[in-house]
Formats: sequence, structure tokens, C-alpha cells
Amino acid sequence: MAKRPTVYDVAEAAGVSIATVSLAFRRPAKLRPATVEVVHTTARRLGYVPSASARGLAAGRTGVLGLISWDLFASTPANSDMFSNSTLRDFPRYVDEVQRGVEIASWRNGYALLVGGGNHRNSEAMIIDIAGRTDGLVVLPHTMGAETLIPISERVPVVIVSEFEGTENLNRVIIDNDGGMRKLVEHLVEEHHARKFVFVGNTDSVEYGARWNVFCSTLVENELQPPSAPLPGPESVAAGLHEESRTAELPDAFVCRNDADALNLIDALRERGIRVPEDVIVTGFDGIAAGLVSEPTLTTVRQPMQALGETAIEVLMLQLNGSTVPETRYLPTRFEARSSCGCRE
Amino acid sequence: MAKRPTVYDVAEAAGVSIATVSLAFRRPAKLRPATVEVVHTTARRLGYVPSASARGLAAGRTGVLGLISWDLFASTPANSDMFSNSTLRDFPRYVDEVQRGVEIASWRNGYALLVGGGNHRNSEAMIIDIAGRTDGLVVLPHTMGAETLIPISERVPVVIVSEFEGTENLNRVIIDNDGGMRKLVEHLVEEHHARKFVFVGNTDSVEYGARWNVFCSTLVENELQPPSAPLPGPESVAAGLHEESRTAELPDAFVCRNDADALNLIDALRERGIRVPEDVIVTGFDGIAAGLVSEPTLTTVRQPMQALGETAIEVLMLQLNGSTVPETRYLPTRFEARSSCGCRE
DNA sequence: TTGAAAGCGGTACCAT
DNA sequence: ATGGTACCGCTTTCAA
Repeated sequence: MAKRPTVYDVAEAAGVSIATVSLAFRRPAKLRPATVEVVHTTARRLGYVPSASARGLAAGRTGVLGLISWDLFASTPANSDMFSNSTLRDFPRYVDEVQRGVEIASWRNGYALLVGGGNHRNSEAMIIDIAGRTDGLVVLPHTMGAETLIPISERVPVVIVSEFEGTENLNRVIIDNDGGMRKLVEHLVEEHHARKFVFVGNTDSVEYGARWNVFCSTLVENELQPPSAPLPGPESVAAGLHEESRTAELPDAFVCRNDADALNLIDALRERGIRVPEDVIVTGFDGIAAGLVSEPTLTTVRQPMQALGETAIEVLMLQLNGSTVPETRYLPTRFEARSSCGCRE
Repeated sequence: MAKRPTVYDVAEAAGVSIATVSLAFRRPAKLRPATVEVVHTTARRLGYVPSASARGLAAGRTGVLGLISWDLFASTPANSDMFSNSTLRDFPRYVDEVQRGVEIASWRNGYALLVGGGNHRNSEAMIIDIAGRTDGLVVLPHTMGAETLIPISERVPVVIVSEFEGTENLNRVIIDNDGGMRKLVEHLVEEHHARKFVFVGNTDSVEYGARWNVFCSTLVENELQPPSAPLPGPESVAAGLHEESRTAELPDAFVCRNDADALNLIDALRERGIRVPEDVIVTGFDGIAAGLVSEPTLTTVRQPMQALGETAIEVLMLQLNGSTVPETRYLPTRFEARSSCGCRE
């Protein structure tokens, strides 16, 4: 890889000054057409590729937006079989769909997108690294704490997808967890006459917490008794089952905090000979693709994932264009009844 | 958004020189612990975010890899309904899965990934822009011509996914189109006794061309008569049907150049009351997710899409670590018989 | 161990 | 219409 030619090389070869070379690319209109032509030709001949670093440094902006996504590497099973994704279990997930929206909207606005994988370990260093290269940042949930985000948001516009503790003053795009969960519970009560409910998945984030809270209050509104606490996860449900008299003690419905947990739970139940939805109803939340091909297909609350990403960029553009008031945008959700509650064949 | 503090600000506030500030971040070991501590504290307090532009400029490397992907914006239908993706028709597609592999592998190697949307319009400007910001580039098919790529590849390592005219001297990751297509045709001949075949989709790229060629030669090997030319696309098949006596003139099988065309063809046939696979077999190529949930599910040849992306980065790392010989890597494909050929219910 | 200073490759303002 | 020339913010010798 030969050393990359610079403006200086091009200028010399073309017999002009570096200022002219720069202008030839940025504001050709200000130069005589012939000059522009010469510069462009020489540049091509030399294989000139302008350094974005230098450009960003001098211009004070990078033309790049950043996305702090999930570290797929950590959460992706070792790639044992390169053809093994026929269940769509691993891909596409929530992040992938949101990311797509971010991508599309960035390009539409003339920005390239820099994607970094966040996880709570090295997070600070990595987000600073990304922040330093970009004009604005979209941050996905569960990647970064508010304490890290706040200082950064004072230097670079930041939009977070979803909400969490301490981010009230940041730009946010939030979905209607409450409405979705309420619809779901009401459906189970009214259509399927479910009375005994269990909530699955820990509620350690604001979003999951909101789902749990509405789950409880909706039950109460229907004069039903909510469980005293959520079950930590699919595994613990399975473990619990082991000790009991099998189906005897099953609730009417397992309401899971998200689709991933719901699908795992269905697997765990199946292993123990418990059928969904015949023996028990299981529902998810998110609307990922895997729930469309699972057996049974998953009753869930759908998030407009791609729109979430696009909206985040919209908000970011507002900030980049001078707005200074933090903005919160709300997006709707939609309840989708499928087979795991017995609604479809 | 206050002006971002720089090394100078931090240095002044901490009472040290800018060199010390830099060292405190890059090689803390070379400084007295107390000094490092002071610098870090001050930096935090000021909300210091190092400029990657400046860093990249000074260091001569960016720590970023680039991916020239497809311009989803152009090819994505206007987002009429934010919840409308239950057929998986628009997402995830081939690019999305390859992209995921690229992403994972980049992160694993400590690089962030810059994704740009390519399409044949503005391509040159945009790829130069991306190239200037990165230490290496992965280029997806149908985004960029060899004439654009070759000069760039002399300044920045480039790996192309798939192959096309004039890229013999570039780094490439290629899949086994031949083996896959051969298996598919043989399956249709042997298991389904198909004798009359039509190939659907124009073959204007090396890859599609390869599929068409092997399609023909495999038929010949089986003493069957290949069609004289491929049909341009699903629409033209449909148009042709219109003029004929419906099912009378149907072939035994439509072999499509890719899954997208196959799914569109199935739709077109259905509209005309022709059933797949009862009246005619339809097959695809790629193995995208939509073929898993379509009705009928799609018989196809699967590409190891994520592995393609990961392999591309592997090759890139080789080049970044000094290798100078262009490398071509081959990846296998896998034939998957599903319902559209009548193999599964 | 720390500081001074020379770039890195452009941009953009001010002259000419 | 062009050229000269200060920066932009950081890394990295080289000295002290």
C-alpha cells in the first residue's frame, strides 16, 4: 500500500497551490473550469484520496453520525455452523431492526454511520472514542449508563432510544410500553379468560419495569390478583416446574418481558412436555422476526423498531441544526395476537 | 453544545503540558500514577472528548473499517405503516446478514465500523469519502465498479464480497455458486422428474452469470435441453403467461437467479391462479429469511451470509498486518429443499 | 518523568 | 481566479 498522496502532491503535480486543490473539490464553482479539470485529472491519476481525519479536523465537523449498538460479538454464539440460522433466533433481533432505521435515516441526511458495539465493560472508553469521531450519537438501551452519557451529551448531541434512570434531560425516543402491555393483558383476560398470571423476566430496566407495572395494574383493574414479584427468567420457571407436580401448578399465562425470554420459555416448557398454548399461554414483547416462524408463533406487542431508529436520527438532525431543548418523542406499539395464546392455528 | 475542550484546556487546567495529557491516555504507564490521576480527573470534569479526527491525522490510522453497503434508502419502500414487516420481505435481506458478519468481526478486532450506502449514482464521491476515513474497506456487490475500486485499492486495503469483472487482483470472498446450482438442478431432475426448465432473472453480473451457466450445463449433463436465454425477470414471466393458454404452457420449474425474484414470481403466479408447487416448481438462491416464512416456503441455495462478512474482515486484517498478496477465499453453499419444490408440506 | 516543538493533511480567510 | 498561510487537536520524537 503506497503512501497516500496528499493535497501537496496533487498541487505540485498539477502546478497549482494546495488551496486550489482544496477548492477544486469543495467549491469548483469558484475556480476556472479548466483549472478544476486539471486538478481532478491529476488527482485521479495519483489516486488521491482526501483524508477525512484532516478534513474533519480543519472543518470542525466529521459528516458522520454514531450508533452505540449492542456488542453482538459477546452475545453471539460461536459460529459453529455457518448455515445455522433457520429459526431466525439469533438474527435479526431488536437491535438489528432499530439499527436499520438509524442507517437509512443517516444516509438520507447525507451522513455516514459509525457503528460501535457497546457493552457495560469497556463502555466508557469506547463511547468516547465513537463520540470523538462523530457529529452526533444515537445510543441503544442497555449499553451505557446515564452517568457516562450526561457529560458526553454536553459536547455532542445524543439521542437515546428507550429510557432509563437519569436521562430525563436527554433527547429520547420512547415507545408506548404501557398501552401495549395493557392491551395484551386485557386480551388474555377477556378472550382467553386467563385468571392466573405469571410475569417472566427481571425488571431491572425502566422499560421492563414499566411493563411489569402496567401488567400488575391492569390485572388489578380487572379484579385479578397480580403475582407478588416477577420471576427472574425462563430458566427459573423451568427449575420451579421441576419441583412441582408438573402441569398441576401451571398458571393460565406466562407474560414475558420480551420475545427472547418468551421463546426460550416455550422451549423449556416443551422439553418438559408442556404444550403451548394448549397447557399454558405464553406471550412476548417486541415483535422480533423469530416470533413469526417459531412453533407456535408468538403472541406479542410489536415495537416499530425501524421507525424508532429513524426517529432518533430525526431528533438528532434537529439538534445539529441548532435546537437546544431536549426532546422526547413517543412512538406507538401494537398488540399482535398469534398462536401462542391460542388465537391462531 | 459548548465548545469541546481540547488537550490544551485539559493541560492548562491540570497544570501540565499537552504531551502529558496525551500520554496519560495513550501510555499511562510512562507517567507517574499521580499525574495520570490528575489528568484523568480534570479531563472528566471538563467533559473532555478527544477528537478522533486529530488523532487519526496525527497517528496515521483511524481505527475504523468501512463497509460499502447497499443504499437501503433508495430500495426501501416508503414507510407507510411502521408495523408492516410481518412477511420479512424487506428485512433482513442478503446485505443485512452479510453486514452483520462484517460488524461482528470488526468489533472483535477492535475496530469500529463505518457504513455507507452505495448505489451506482454518487458512488465515486461517496466511496472516496468513506475510504478517506478508514483503514480498510469491504465492498458489497452491485455497489461499485472495478474502475472505481482499483485506484482506491492502491491506497487502502479493499476486500470485495463476491466477484465481478476486472477484480481478479483484488481481495475477494466468493461463494460456491456452481456447486449450489448444480445440486439444485440435479435435485429437481432426480427427485421431481422436472424436464422443462426456465431460468428467471437477468444475468448481468458475474455471479448471476455463473448461476445461469451452471444451470445450463447441468441440464445438458442430464441430457435435457436448456432454454436459449434467461427470462429478464418475474414480471416478464407473468406478462408472457398472460398471452398464453395459462397453465398449458408452464414449464416444470422456474429456477430464479435469487430469492427476491423467486418470491415475487410466486406472488405473480398466485395472482393468476397458478399454484406453487402443485402447478409449477419455483426455486430461489441466497437463503434469505423471507423464504422461511413465505407461503410456500422457498426451496433455495443458502449462502453463508454472516460468514461471508466475517471472512471479508479476516482477509482485511491480513492486509492490514502487512500481507501484500491479494487473496481470494471460497465459501461453500448449501442446497435447502423446502415447500416450493414440493419437498415439504 | 515531563515539556517543547514539529508535523499530520486539510480548510478558509486574506491578499494579490 | 488563485496563492499564502494561519490554524484545527493530537501524537511523537527529542531534550531537559
